[in-house]
Amino acid sequence: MEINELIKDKNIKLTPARESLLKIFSKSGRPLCYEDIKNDISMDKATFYRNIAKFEENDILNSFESNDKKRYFEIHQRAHAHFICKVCNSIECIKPNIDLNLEGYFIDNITVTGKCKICNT
Amino acid sequence: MEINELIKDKNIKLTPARESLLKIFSKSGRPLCYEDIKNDISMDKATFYRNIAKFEENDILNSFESNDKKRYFEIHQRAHAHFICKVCNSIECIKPNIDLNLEGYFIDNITVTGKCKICNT
DNA sequence: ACTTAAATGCAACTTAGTTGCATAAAGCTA
DNA sequence: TAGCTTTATGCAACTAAGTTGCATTTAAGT
Repeated sequence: MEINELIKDKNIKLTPARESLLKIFSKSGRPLCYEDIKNDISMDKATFYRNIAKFEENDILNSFESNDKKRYFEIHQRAHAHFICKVCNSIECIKPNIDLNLEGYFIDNITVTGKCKICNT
Repeated sequence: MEINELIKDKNIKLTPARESLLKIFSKSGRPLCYEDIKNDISMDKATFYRNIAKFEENDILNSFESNDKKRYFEIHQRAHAHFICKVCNSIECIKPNIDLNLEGYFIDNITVTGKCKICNT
């Protein structure tokens, strides 16, 4: 995904720090937490979280809490779910057919926890 | 639900502290975190979490991470999902029809985050 | 260039949950 | 019941992801 595409029409300055974050997230096929990318970025932890917050406010990223007490972020895309393994803490994207029966609610994330294929055997 | 029912055949001593926890959880219609019940119990925080861990090992309770960085616990029952509002952090139990298409996986919790009926208006 | 607003780095802080250790309670064997 | 072993508990110190205050830097608008 193009970086410019992501921030166009948004009230966000594209600083070098922010550009590096968007590049990393747009290239990644899976949600990432601070821990995952801290070695690939030069900005401070506080800057990371503040920029992430800005991205979230502008619906560029969305996030969810994993089972390991860490928050994971990914480029906001069409609704899909995540499977989180409680044993190895791996995260997979899944595309479930869901009839949630939740009229009046706004859904932005679905998380399924349990044991992944590998840990379940 | 009967307390004795919950721990029978389990390798768990029913101490007064544990009994008070099981009573609270079995009476509650919703998942609870430490914060929710700390005023209703006399045991130390460490004891709470150690007992909870024991209950989880024995499939008496299960737990999930909410959006507010707190872990919520409830009596282990037949699979159902939770809706967590990212605005007011309320938690509701829901019974979705889900076709997750996850053969080989073991599912123990489904969490849906978003905006609840009230916060979405 | 000058003024104003936004972005960053650093250090200190917050807080849910964990761990070490000493004490207390319960279980087991004789 | 006494003596030994295991398990449970309380207290205090610790852990770690994420947040906040503040001073400094960078960028934007006129």
